[in-house]
Amino acid sequence: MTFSFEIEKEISNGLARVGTIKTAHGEIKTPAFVAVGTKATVKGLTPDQIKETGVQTIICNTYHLYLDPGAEQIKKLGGLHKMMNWSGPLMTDSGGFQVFSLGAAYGKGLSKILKKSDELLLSEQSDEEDKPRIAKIDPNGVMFRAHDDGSAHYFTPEKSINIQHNLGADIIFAFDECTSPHESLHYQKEALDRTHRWAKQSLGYHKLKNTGQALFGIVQGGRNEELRKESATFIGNLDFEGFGIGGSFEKEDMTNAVEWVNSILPKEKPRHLLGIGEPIDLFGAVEKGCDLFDCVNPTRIGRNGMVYTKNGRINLMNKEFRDDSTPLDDCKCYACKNFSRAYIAHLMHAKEILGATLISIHNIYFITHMVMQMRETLLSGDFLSYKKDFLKQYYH
RNA sequence: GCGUCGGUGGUAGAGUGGUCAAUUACAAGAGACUGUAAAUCUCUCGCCUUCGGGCUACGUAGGUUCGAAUCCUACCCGGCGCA
Repeated sequence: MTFSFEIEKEISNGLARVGTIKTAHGEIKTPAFVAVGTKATVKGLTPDQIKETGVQTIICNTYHLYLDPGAEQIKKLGGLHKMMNWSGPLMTDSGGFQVFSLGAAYGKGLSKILKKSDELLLSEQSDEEDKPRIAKIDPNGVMFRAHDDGSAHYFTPEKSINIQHNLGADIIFAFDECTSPHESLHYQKEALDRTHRWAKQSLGYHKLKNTGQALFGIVQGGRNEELRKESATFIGNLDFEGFGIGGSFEKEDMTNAVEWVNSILPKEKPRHLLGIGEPIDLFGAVEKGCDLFDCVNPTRIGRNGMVYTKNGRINLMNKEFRDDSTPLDDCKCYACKNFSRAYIAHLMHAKEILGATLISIHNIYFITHMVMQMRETLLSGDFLSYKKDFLKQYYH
């Protein structure tokens, strides 16, 4: 087995830790931010550009790559690493998130993050249930109708793992159901049992094949403390190489949810908080013992003109930046070193793709280095003051 | 000069007697985005407003009509054709 996780330092009065994951394609110094490369590309960036941001590893998506160009095709092309020319560690997500995004969330503008202020709306809207889902769940798997051509596809845990074997990432995930924060407790329980059963199936099938990849199980349980703990206990007892923490959260309560889970999960294995990436969430999650994170935000909001800065996000599309000759922020990324806000704002208004690329480079650099700095300060003992200073300036 | 077609909000371009402050697109202004259905989506976009409405507007000036961006007349401007 080429996979290992070594903890370099644990914070004695908390859950946080610093470590190193070793894979056949190199190391990941944790805590680390993982760039999202859904369709075998971090949108807008070449592998060299990605590397230059400090990113150590990329997570691709099983559902999307299965649809196009197909897992067999990728295998034929030498696997994900070779095809996309990424020599570092790679991960693949199982398609479990698409159960949510193409299922309960489809066409509803739903986020897996629920803010307290949204909960009032929830009761009013709850009856406009069941519109056009294009992912349908049954006890054995999920039927997806492809979002592009409408073709029908059926995923089971075994199928997801099989696809991930063909894709060939270093770290792969069990097939799970990411539930909507709007589901009832009754439904959350039912979904959790399903995810647990699927976790065992994923693991069983994976063990048979001996591919050398590391399989991570995924903890679910939504916003409910009992379910989160139950899930951490169940998944934590299975023989996974590491864990994902998935599902929906209450924004204001996310750090607690992470703490419930990480207090139970075996600490000698790495924990990946799936799909989380805002600064305040990352500080909380690192503090409560998460090692890995991924999030579409640096690239998605970047393509839409939103820029992370030490003083908070700015919308570069706004008028005020059209003649701002300062850099996006004061970091050492390629965009900040070479271009002004005004120029990049011009590119964005002109719909020139370089604008999206430059902001994506900056945003990934920003988040990646913020997490790196968390690692440094965990080692030096300055984490809490770094957290305090950073958040104070960011959310000023 | 004659004939002809046309002049609509930042732009393009609908509308051809009431339901028109005027479809739509773009531009503009703002907001959203957390395991990517996303270079996407939402809102605003004449002026004023106690958000009920009020006022000024479809080249200009008159006119017909209960009512005109829409019909008539003159003028101004532009395209095209003929001299």
